[in-house]
Amino acid sequence: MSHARPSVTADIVVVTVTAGGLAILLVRRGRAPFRGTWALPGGFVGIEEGLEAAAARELAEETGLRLGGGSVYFEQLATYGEPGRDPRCRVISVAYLVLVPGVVEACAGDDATEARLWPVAHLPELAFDHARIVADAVERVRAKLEYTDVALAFVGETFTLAELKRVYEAAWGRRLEPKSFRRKVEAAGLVTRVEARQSGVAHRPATYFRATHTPGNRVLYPPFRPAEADRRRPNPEP
Amino acid sequence: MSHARPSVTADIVVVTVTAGGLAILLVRRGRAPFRGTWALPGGFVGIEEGLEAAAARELAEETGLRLGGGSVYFEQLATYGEPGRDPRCRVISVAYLVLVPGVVEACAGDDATEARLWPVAHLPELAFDHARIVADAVERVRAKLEYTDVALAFVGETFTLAELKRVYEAAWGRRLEPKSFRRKVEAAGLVTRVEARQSGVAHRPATYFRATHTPGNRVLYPPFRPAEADRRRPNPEP
DNA sequence: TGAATAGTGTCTCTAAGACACTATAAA
DNA sequence: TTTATAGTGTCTTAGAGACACTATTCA
Repeated sequence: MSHARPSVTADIVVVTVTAGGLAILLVRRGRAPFRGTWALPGGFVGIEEGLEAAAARELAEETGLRLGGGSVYFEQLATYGEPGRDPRCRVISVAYLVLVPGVVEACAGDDATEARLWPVAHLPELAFDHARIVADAVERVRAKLEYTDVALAFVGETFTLAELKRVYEAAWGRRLEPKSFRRKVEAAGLVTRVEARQSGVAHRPATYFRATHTPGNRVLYPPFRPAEADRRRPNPEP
Repeated sequence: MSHARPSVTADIVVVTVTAGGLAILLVRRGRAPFRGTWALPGGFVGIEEGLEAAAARELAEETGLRLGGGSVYFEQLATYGEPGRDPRCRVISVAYLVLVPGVVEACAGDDATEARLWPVAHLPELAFDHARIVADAVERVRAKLEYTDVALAFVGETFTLAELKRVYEAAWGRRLEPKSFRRKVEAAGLVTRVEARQSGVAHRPATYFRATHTPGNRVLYPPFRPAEADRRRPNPEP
């Protein structure tokens, strides 16, 4: 096998939920090409290294984020391989989608001078075709919120139903009915009550729940469905 | 950039619907490794060749199937890159999913001594990790039938609603109610009546329809939902 | 007590399931 | 007329939307 071979990278789209909506973890590139431009964390896959392993390694190296413990939702997004997408040479990038709860603490590492969360509604200019990759990731997350229990990947180990509801509201940019939400979540068996209740709040304390199963792989029947009328305007603020 | 590079291939899972259920186009390998074993059509991506272009080229070379005309549904499935999945060297495969209507006429070409459809319920032993790739493809097709209009990719330009219904029935292995089916398909605006009607059949002739839009990219609200009770037994014959 | 958020009761509406019924062709 | 499949009428049921109502805490 003597043909020329492309380089292969693993890039990671870390998505979290903030009050204003979905947010993505980006790093500022420390070297050419696109030096100083914001980009997805990622880098070359070792010749004997698995794709997921490369993604986890690059993420840790560039942002300090570690995916150990199995509590983080992780899936392959897609592969981007148009000739010319990297000015240096032919590069094929396998992109991964990582969902993390709450605020992530990232610090810049190798090859990156800075790392921070950006709201998807106000992204900076991105290197390579990373804007396309981020758009695909956001679309995938919004879709998966509807027909899987992946929302649970965005909340902590225990949480209130209001917190879980805010995940959907932030991602979809529309309010949900509290009653319908509880009915749905409880009927689907997604959550289990825990003993502890909220305390120290100046209102009726909420019940805490935990996820009944590992989030993300369970398909909802029937799915969550924002009403048809509202689906046509994709992202109004709540 | 002096690091060692993996080889990259594009593999194609061509799926069609037969009376017995979903079927996959496989080729018998003409050379080592796995010579004589059935495998997905596919091959190495050229250093300046797009991934989709490589997939289309390899499919044509090995099976004679051409994807031109834009009438064939085509999407990226996933990328498989575990070290050791190819005994020769590190190979990363980008897999594509292609859906075609009715019976495909395939003939063996380069590197393949034979090409034919296999029902997914009775696949032969497959080379490499192709059994895993086929399983992922079948799961994706079954899922997409529920929440998109991709079923239209499996019927011809004009079709009866009974034909379209049989696509779902073959893929899911369960009967659908004709009344619910018509209601759903018509309300969703997926199909448009055409003038011609069936003729020469020994019963009331069916109305012909055509797809209102290009199949596959339209999301259904609400989705098709086989009743919850029946989803637990994944594949009983109708 | 008032403010604030948690959580419920209950009516309405949409769409799927079930299934008996009618329609239209050829043999 | 019989047989076969196309297609309809309509009752029932599940679950989402709406929204007024009650519950529980702190200040």
